Amino acid sequence: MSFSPRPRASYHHGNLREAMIQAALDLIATAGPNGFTLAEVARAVGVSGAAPYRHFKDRNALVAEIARQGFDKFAEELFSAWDDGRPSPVASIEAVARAYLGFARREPAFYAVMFEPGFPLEDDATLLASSERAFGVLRLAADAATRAMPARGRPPALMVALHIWSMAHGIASLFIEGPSGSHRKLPMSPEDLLEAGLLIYLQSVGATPHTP
Amino acid sequence: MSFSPRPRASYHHGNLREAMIQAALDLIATAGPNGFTLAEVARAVGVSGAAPYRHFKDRNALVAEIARQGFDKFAEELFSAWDDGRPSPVASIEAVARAYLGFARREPAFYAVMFEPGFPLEDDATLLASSERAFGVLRLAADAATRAMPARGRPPALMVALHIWSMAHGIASLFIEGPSGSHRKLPMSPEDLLEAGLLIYLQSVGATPHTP
DNA sequence: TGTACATCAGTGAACGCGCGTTCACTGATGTAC
DNA sequence: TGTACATCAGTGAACGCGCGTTCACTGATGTAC
Repeated sequence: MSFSPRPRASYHHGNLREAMIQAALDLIATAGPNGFTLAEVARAVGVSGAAPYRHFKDRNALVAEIARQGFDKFAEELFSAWDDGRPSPVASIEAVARAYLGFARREPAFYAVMFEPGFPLEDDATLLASSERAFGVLRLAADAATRAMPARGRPPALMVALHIWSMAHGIASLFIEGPSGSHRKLPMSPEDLLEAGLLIYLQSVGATPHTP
Repeated sequence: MSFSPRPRASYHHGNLREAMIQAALDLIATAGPNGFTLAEVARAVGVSGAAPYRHFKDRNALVAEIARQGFDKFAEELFSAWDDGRPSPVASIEAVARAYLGFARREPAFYAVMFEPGFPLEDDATLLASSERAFGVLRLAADAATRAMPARGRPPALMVALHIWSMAHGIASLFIEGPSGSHRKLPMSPEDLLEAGLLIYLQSVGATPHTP
């Protein structure tokens, strides 16, 4: 879905910043976070090669902005799926898990930039905050689930959140088609695989789908 | 750890093919699978820019060869850790899991090329076979573990293998430092996180660490 | 409402650069006899 | 053991290319009065 670079009516683009992000996402979706150039983006949007520098310091700044927007969107979708723990902690976790894979499937370009940016994102503070917000939803879900567990042998909620994240991310990056190539064939849907894995895992610590 | 390109004694390099792979791995370790150029590799090895083409059809062929070698090494290490299911299925799975993370830690460049090659590896048959051999070890381990489980509610061995793989890969790619940037901080070691996760998971289906 | 002017968001040409790949070549190596 | 010769594994120069970035510039927009 690249933009046809037909001439703009006006001298000013009007929305170049967002248009560049969109065009970059389109390119990333097929070639990965390192597989696009600023020049391509400019061409796709129908603008000269120098125009991008009005909006982004350099190429990395564009990538970082995409990652930030991606994490924000991601956090929103997870939070909405969480639905405050309704109808039950375990059911909500399953819903969050489905939302996790749904995002990776619907937005492979965002997902790739977020998790394989090609350069360290850690120094960007607002980006880190967005990323933490996404993980925060998993924390919420794990908190609720562990609270419902029998106290004996109950694992720390943080650890449960990390296990959920790891399995979800593992399944997304191994089995959902992304720009990094080489996703594996599966005899079931990634969603079913993750749901089954989480159910087995959560049952072990005493949280059953039927515990309200 | 780049090679100093001091002049060779002989006109012939003698071992250019392997030396290129080594140099490429060094570059990949810091910049990722897309972060190196054939020209850099040639320079690092102290050879002209045209020499690589005696050994590899093009850049992708070099990357594919690295992935193949990586999967072979990976499969060997996993298989050796598996140790034919001794002393117990669960203990062996934990050993395989440690070996999995150990590989990702010791060989981040191999790991990155294997799982984020930047272009699809699927068409290379021998590479696919090497990759299948690595997964085969997880299959073995899951088979043994499920055989030891009570028949009621026993999940398919293939699914168990996929769950183990997913969690291991998720932890490796989220929490072990790799060239793709942005690995997260953890309040415990990745090894401990994975061990705990697998124990919880395996207990649920009736395989305890103490079942021989 | 009209106008002067500051600011903004583009242009297009230019730069230096390094890349992947090819080509005809040549020095080193291995082998047949 | 020596030699002629085929093959192999390099060289180095050249190619066309597209990239990221900069620069002085200019047309469009917004605002103060």
